[in-house]
Amino acid sequence: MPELPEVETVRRGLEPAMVGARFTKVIQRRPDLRFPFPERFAERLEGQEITALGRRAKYLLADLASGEVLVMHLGMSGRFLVTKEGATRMPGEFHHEHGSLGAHDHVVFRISNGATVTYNDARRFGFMDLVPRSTLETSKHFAAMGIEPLGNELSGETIARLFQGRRTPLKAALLDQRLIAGLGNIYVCEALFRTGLHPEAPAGSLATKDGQPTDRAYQLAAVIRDVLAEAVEAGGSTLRDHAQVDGSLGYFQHSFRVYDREGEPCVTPDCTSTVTRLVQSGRSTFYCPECQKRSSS
DNA sequence: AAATACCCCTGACGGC
DNA sequence: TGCCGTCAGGGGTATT
Repeated sequence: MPELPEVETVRRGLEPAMVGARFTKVIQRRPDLRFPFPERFAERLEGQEITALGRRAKYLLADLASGEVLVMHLGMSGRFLVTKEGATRMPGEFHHEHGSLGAHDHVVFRISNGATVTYNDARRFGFMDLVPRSTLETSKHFAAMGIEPLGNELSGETIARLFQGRRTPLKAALLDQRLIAGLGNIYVCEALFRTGLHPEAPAGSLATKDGQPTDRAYQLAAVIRDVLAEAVEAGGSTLRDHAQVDGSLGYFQHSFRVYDREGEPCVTPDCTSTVTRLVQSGRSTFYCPECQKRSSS
Protein backbone atom coordinates (compact mmCIF):
# COMPACT_ATOMS: atom_id res chain seq x y z
CA MET A 1 0.00 0.00 0.00
CA PRO A 2 2.68 2.35 -0.67
CA GLU A 3 2.64 5.68 -2.41
CA LEU A 4 3.57 8.81 -0.54
CA PRO A 5 0.14 9.41 1.06
CA GLU A 6 -0.09 5.85 2.35
CA VAL A 7 3.45 5.96 3.74
CA GLU A 8 2.73 9.29 5.41
CA THR A 9 -0.43 7.80 6.88
CA VAL A 10 1.61 4.93 8.30
CA ARG A 11 4.19 7.37 9.67
CA ARG A 12 1.53 9.32 11.51
CA GLY A 13 0.13 6.12 12.93
CA LEU A 14 3.47 4.76 14.08
CA GLU A 15 4.74 8.02 15.55
CA PRO A 16 2.83 7.93 18.85
CA ALA A 17 3.63 4.25 19.32
CA MET A 18 7.35 4.61 18.72
CA VAL A 19 8.85 8.05 19.21
CA GLY A 20 10.36 8.60 22.65
CA ALA A 21 10.18 4.88 23.45
CA ARG A 22 12.72 2.06 23.05
CA PHE A 23 12.79 -1.20 21.20
CA THR A 24 12.64 -3.79 23.96
CA LYS A 25 12.59 -6.82 21.66
CA VAL A 26 12.91 -7.24 17.90
CA ILE A 27 11.86 -10.50 16.29
CA GLN A 28 13.13 -10.98 12.75
CA ARG A 29 11.44 -14.06 11.38
CA ARG A 30 13.33 -14.55 8.13
CA PRO A 31 16.76 -13.56 6.79
CA ASP A 32 15.47 -11.30 4.05
CA LEU A 33 12.57 -9.45 2.54
CA ARG A 34 13.38 -8.08 -0.88
CA PHE A 35 16.98 -7.75 0.32
CA PRO A 36 18.77 -9.35 3.26
CA PHE A 37 18.34 -7.59 6.57
CA PRO A 38 21.51 -5.78 7.66
CA GLU A 39 23.97 -7.60 9.91
CA ARG A 40 22.86 -8.03 13.51
CA PHE A 41 19.62 -6.24 12.71
CA ALA A 42 17.73 -7.04 15.89
CA GLU A 43 20.71 -6.45 18.20
CA ARG A 44 21.39 -3.04 16.71
CA LEU A 45 17.79 -2.02 17.44
CA GLU A 46 17.18 -3.54 20.85
CA GLY A 47 17.58 -1.05 23.66
CA GLN A 48 17.67 1.90 21.29
CA GLU A 49 15.40 4.86 21.79
CA ILE A 50 13.50 6.05 18.71
CA THR A 51 14.08 9.79 18.70
CA ALA A 52 12.08 10.68 15.60
CA LEU A 53 10.05 9.06 12.87
CA GLY A 54 10.29 10.75 9.49
CA ARG A 55 9.49 10.09 5.88
CA ARG A 56 11.33 10.74 2.64
CA ALA A 57 9.34 9.93 -0.50
CA LYS A 58 8.04 6.40 0.11
CA TYR A 59 10.56 5.61 2.85
CA LEU A 60 9.99 5.61 6.59
CA LEU A 61 12.97 6.77 8.65
CA ALA A 62 13.24 5.95 12.34
CA ASP A 63 16.07 7.85 14.02
CA LEU A 64 17.75 5.92 16.79
CA ALA A 65 19.71 7.25 19.75
CA SER A 66 22.69 5.22 18.46
CA GLY A 67 22.97 7.56 15.49
CA GLU A 68 21.70 4.98 13.06
CA VAL A 69 18.50 5.34 11.05
CA LEU A 70 16.14 2.43 10.55
CA VAL A 71 15.16 2.77 6.88
CA MET A 72 11.93 1.02 5.91
CA HIS A 73 10.23 0.61 2.53
CA LEU A 74 6.86 -1.08 2.16
CA GLY A 75 7.19 -2.28 -1.42
CA MET A 76 3.81 -3.22 -2.84
CA SER A 77 2.19 -5.10 0.00
CA GLY A 78 4.02 -4.03 3.16
CA ARG A 79 1.90 -2.90 6.10
CA PHE A 80 2.32 -2.12 9.74
CA LEU A 81 -0.08 -2.93 12.52
CA VAL A 82 0.15 -1.44 16.01
CA THR A 83 -1.39 -3.26 18.93
CA LYS A 84 -1.33 -2.25 22.55
CA GLU A 85 -0.73 -4.62 25.40
CA GLY A 86 -3.97 -6.11 26.64
CA ALA A 87 -5.88 -4.91 23.63
CA THR A 88 -7.53 -7.26 21.20
CA ARG A 89 -6.08 -7.24 17.75
CA MET A 90 -8.23 -6.03 14.92
CA PRO A 91 -9.63 -9.03 13.12
CA GLY A 92 -8.14 -9.60 9.72
CA GLU A 93 -6.99 -12.34 7.44
CA PHE A 94 -3.35 -11.98 8.41
CA HIS A 95 -3.86 -11.34 12.09
CA HIS A 96 -5.53 -13.63 14.54
CA GLU A 97 -6.01 -13.31 18.26
CA HIS A 98 -3.69 -11.16 20.28
CA GLY A 99 -0.10 -12.31 20.37
CA SER A 100 -0.21 -14.77 17.52
CA LEU A 101 1.58 -14.20 14.28
CA GLY A 102 0.00 -14.22 10.85
CA ALA A 103 1.24 -15.81 7.68
CA HIS A 104 3.41 -12.93 6.51
CA ASP A 105 4.30 -11.22 9.75
CA HIS A 106 8.04 -10.89 9.13
CA VAL A 107 9.18 -8.47 11.84
CA VAL A 108 7.77 -7.79 15.28
CA PHE A 109 8.92 -4.79 17.29
CA ARG A 110 8.09 -4.76 20.98
CA ILE A 111 8.18 -1.21 22.29
CA SER A 112 8.92 -0.07 25.84
CA ASN A 113 5.56 1.71 26.07
CA GLY A 114 3.70 -1.59 25.70
CA ALA A 115 2.96 -1.32 22.00
CA THR A 116 3.70 -4.08 19.53
CA VAL A 117 4.45 -3.04 15.95
CA THR A 118 4.16 -5.85 13.40
CA TYR A 119 5.43 -5.63 9.82
CA ASN A 120 3.49 -7.83 7.40
CA ASP A 121 4.39 -8.13 3.72
CA ALA A 122 2.95 -10.93 1.61
CA ARG A 123 4.97 -10.22 -1.51
CA ARG A 124 8.15 -9.21 0.34
CA PHE A 125 8.97 -6.38 -2.01
CA GLY A 126 9.59 -4.22 1.03
CA PHE A 127 12.90 -4.01 2.88
CA MET A 128 14.61 -2.61 5.95
CA ASP A 129 18.10 -1.25 6.40
CA LEU A 130 20.24 0.49 9.00
CA VAL A 131 22.24 3.51 7.86
CA PRO A 132 24.22 6.10 9.84
CA ARG A 133 22.31 9.37 10.04
CA SER A 134 25.46 11.25 9.07
CA THR A 135 25.62 9.59 5.65
CA LEU A 136 21.93 9.00 5.04
CA GLU A 137 21.64 11.51 2.22
CA THR A 138 24.51 9.95 0.30
CA SER A 139 23.50 6.35 1.03
CA LYS A 140 22.41 4.11 -1.83
CA HIS A 141 18.74 4.63 -1.06
CA PHE A 142 18.80 8.40 -1.25
CA ALA A 143 21.81 9.55 -3.24
CA ALA A 144 19.97 9.72 -6.57
CA MET A 145 16.53 10.46 -5.17
CA GLY A 146 14.48 13.27 -6.67
CA ILE A 147 12.69 16.14 -4.98
CA GLU A 148 10.06 15.77 -2.30
CA PRO A 149 6.70 16.57 -3.90
CA LEU A 150 5.23 18.12 -0.77
CA GLY A 151 8.36 20.19 -0.14
CA ASN A 152 9.31 23.63 -1.36
CA GLU A 153 11.27 22.37 -4.33
CA LEU A 154 8.21 21.35 -6.32
CA SER A 155 7.20 24.20 -8.61
CA GLY A 156 6.40 24.87 -12.25
CA GLU A 157 9.98 26.01 -12.71
CA THR A 158 11.36 22.81 -11.22
CA ILE A 159 9.13 20.60 -13.33
CA ALA A 160 10.10 22.50 -16.47
CA ARG A 161 13.79 22.15 -15.62
CA LEU A 162 13.58 18.46 -14.70
CA PHE A 163 11.54 17.59 -17.79
CA GLN A 164 13.41 19.86 -20.21
CA GLY A 165 14.41 18.03 -23.37
CA ARG A 166 12.96 14.68 -22.31
CA ARG A 167 10.99 12.81 -24.88
CA THR A 168 9.96 10.18 -22.38
CA PRO A 169 6.19 10.05 -21.77
CA LEU A 170 4.87 12.22 -18.94
CA LYS A 171 3.62 9.13 -17.13
CA ALA A 172 7.11 7.63 -17.03
CA ALA A 173 8.73 10.91 -16.04
CA LEU A 174 6.36 11.35 -13.10
CA LEU A 175 6.97 7.78 -11.95
CA ASP A 176 10.75 8.29 -12.11
CA GLN A 177 11.81 8.59 -8.47
CA ARG A 178 15.07 10.24 -9.53
CA LEU A 179 13.10 13.31 -10.66
CA ILE A 180 10.20 13.59 -8.22
CA ALA A 181 10.16 10.99 -5.45
CA GLY A 182 6.96 9.69 -3.92
CA LEU A 183 4.43 9.48 -6.71
CA GLY A 184 3.24 6.05 -7.82
CA ASN A 185 0.79 4.68 -10.33
CA ILE A 186 -2.38 5.93 -8.67
CA TYR A 187 -1.40 9.52 -8.01
CA VAL A 188 0.35 9.97 -11.34
CA CYS A 189 -2.84 8.93 -13.15
CA GLU A 190 -4.93 11.20 -10.96
CA ALA A 191 -2.58 14.17 -11.32
CA LEU A 192 -2.43 13.88 -15.11
CA PHE A 193 -6.21 13.73 -15.32
CA ARG A 194 -6.66 16.76 -13.09
CA THR A 195 -4.18 18.71 -15.18
CA GLY A 196 -5.72 17.62 -18.47
CA LEU A 197 -2.44 16.21 -19.71
CA HIS A 198 -2.11 13.14 -21.90
CA PRO A 199 0.02 10.42 -20.27
CA GLU A 200 1.88 9.81 -23.53
CA ALA A 201 2.78 13.45 -24.11
CA PRO A 202 6.53 14.00 -24.04
CA ALA A 203 7.69 15.26 -20.66
CA GLY A 204 9.71 17.96 -22.36
CA SER A 205 6.53 19.53 -23.71
CA LEU A 206 5.98 21.11 -20.28
CA ALA A 207 9.00 23.34 -20.85
CA THR A 208 9.60 25.68 -23.72
CA LYS A 209 12.89 25.42 -25.57
CA ASP A 210 14.33 28.04 -23.26
CA GLY A 211 13.52 25.79 -20.32
CA GLN A 212 10.77 28.16 -19.27
CA PRO A 213 7.69 26.58 -17.69
CA THR A 214 4.46 26.37 -19.64
CA ASP A 215 1.17 27.12 -17.92
CA ARG A 216 0.64 23.38 -17.71
CA ALA A 217 3.89 22.98 -15.76
CA TYR A 218 2.61 25.37 -13.10
CA GLN A 219 -0.75 23.62 -13.07
CA LEU A 220 0.85 20.21 -12.76
CA ALA A 221 2.95 21.29 -9.78
CA ALA A 222 -0.13 22.64 -8.01
CA VAL A 223 -2.19 19.57 -8.85
CA ILE A 224 0.46 17.16 -7.56
CA ARG A 225 0.50 19.01 -4.26
CA ASP A 226 -3.27 19.07 -4.08
CA VAL A 227 -3.89 15.43 -4.87
CA LEU A 228 -1.21 14.23 -2.45
CA ALA A 229 -2.43 16.53 0.30
CA GLU A 230 -6.03 15.41 -0.18
CA ALA A 231 -4.98 11.78 -0.08
CA VAL A 232 -2.96 12.27 3.11
CA GLU A 233 -5.95 14.02 4.63
CA ALA A 234 -8.11 11.00 3.71
CA GLY A 235 -5.71 8.58 5.35
CA GLY A 236 -4.45 7.30 2.03
CA SER A 237 -6.10 4.87 -0.36
CA THR A 238 -7.21 1.42 0.69
CA LEU A 239 -7.05 -1.11 -2.11
CA ARG A 240 -6.49 -4.65 -0.88
CA ASP A 241 -5.72 -4.10 2.77
CA HIS A 242 -5.88 -1.58 5.56
CA ALA A 243 -3.94 1.64 5.09
CA GLN A 244 -3.67 2.64 8.72
CA VAL A 245 -1.71 1.07 11.52
CA ASP A 246 -4.76 0.50 13.71
CA GLY A 247 -6.36 -1.60 10.99
CA SER A 248 -8.76 1.10 9.82
CA LEU A 249 -9.14 2.08 6.21
CA GLY A 250 -8.11 5.11 4.22
CA TYR A 251 -10.80 6.44 1.96
CA PHE A 252 -9.13 8.35 -0.85
CA GLN A 253 -9.99 5.48 -3.23
CA HIS A 254 -13.51 6.92 -3.28
CA SER A 255 -12.03 10.07 -4.79
CA PHE A 256 -10.32 8.37 -7.72
CA ARG A 257 -11.39 10.01 -10.97
CA VAL A 258 -9.62 7.68 -13.38
CA TYR A 259 -7.52 5.11 -11.50
CA ASP A 260 -9.01 1.61 -11.82
CA ARG A 261 -12.09 3.03 -13.57
CA GLU A 262 -11.59 1.58 -17.04
CA GLY A 263 -14.83 1.66 -19.02
CA GLU A 264 -16.60 4.01 -16.65
CA PRO A 265 -17.86 7.38 -17.86
CA CYS A 266 -15.54 10.33 -17.46
CA VAL A 267 -16.45 12.38 -14.39
CA THR A 268 -15.98 15.70 -16.17
CA PRO A 269 -19.37 17.42 -16.57
CA ASP A 270 -20.59 17.25 -20.16
CA CYS A 271 -17.76 14.91 -21.19
CA THR A 272 -19.25 11.88 -22.94
CA SER A 273 -16.01 9.93 -23.09
CA THR A 274 -14.96 6.84 -21.17
CA VAL A 275 -12.00 6.17 -18.92
CA THR A 276 -9.49 4.23 -20.96
CA ARG A 277 -6.65 1.96 -19.91
CA LEU A 278 -3.34 1.75 -21.68
CA VAL A 279 -0.07 0.10 -20.73
CA GLN A 280 3.07 2.19 -20.38
CA SER A 281 6.33 0.55 -19.37
CA GLY A 282 4.40 -2.48 -18.25
CA ARG A 283 1.97 -0.68 -15.98
CA SER A 284 -1.63 0.38 -16.39
CA THR A 285 -2.40 4.00 -17.12
CA PHE A 286 -5.99 5.21 -16.73
CA TYR A 287 -7.02 8.42 -18.48
CA CYS A 288 -9.79 10.21 -20.36
CA PRO A 289 -8.90 10.54 -24.06
CA GLU A 290 -11.21 13.55 -24.37
CA CYS A 291 -10.05 15.54 -21.34
CA GLN A 292 -6.35 14.74 -21.52
CA LYS A 293 -4.57 16.19 -24.53
CA ARG A 294 -1.03 16.16 -25.79
CA SER A 295 -0.93 19.88 -26.49
CA SER A 296 0.68 21.79 -23.69
CA SER A 297 -1.55 24.76 -23.22
C1' DA B 1 21.66 9.11 -21.03
C1' DA B 2 17.33 6.85 -21.83
C1' DA B 3 13.88 3.29 -22.85
C1' DT B 4 12.28 -1.43 -22.65
C1' DA B 5 11.97 -6.20 -20.87
C1' DC B 6 12.15 -8.99 -17.24
C1' DC B 7 12.60 -10.14 -12.49
C1' DC B 8 11.46 -10.46 -7.46
C1' DC B 9 6.79 -12.78 -4.63
C1' DT B 10 2.06 -13.94 -3.14
C1' DG B 11 -2.80 -13.40 -3.54
C1' DA B 12 -7.21 -12.16 -5.70
C1' DC B 13 -10.22 -12.56 -9.35
C1' DG B 14 -12.44 -13.93 -13.74
C1' DG B 15 -13.14 -17.44 -17.24
C1' DC B 16 -13.79 -22.10 -18.26
C1' DT C 1 -14.76 -27.12 -6.77
C1' DG C 2 -10.37 -26.43 -9.31
C1' DC C 3 -7.04 -24.88 -12.69
C1' DC C 4 -5.11 -21.18 -15.44
C1' DG C 5 -4.02 -16.68 -16.95
C1' DT C 6 -3.77 -11.95 -15.64
C1' DC C 7 -3.14 -8.31 -12.72
C1' DA C 8 -1.62 -5.67 -8.47
C1' DG C 9 0.05 0.63 -4.79
C1' DG C 10 7.24 -1.02 -5.72
C1' DG C 11 11.77 -0.76 -7.89
C1' DG C 12 16.31 -3.08 -9.32
C1' DT C 13 19.11 -4.89 -13.11
C1' DA C 14 20.40 -6.14 -17.70
C1' DT C 15 19.97 -5.11 -22.39
C1' DT C 16 19.18 -2.34 -26.55
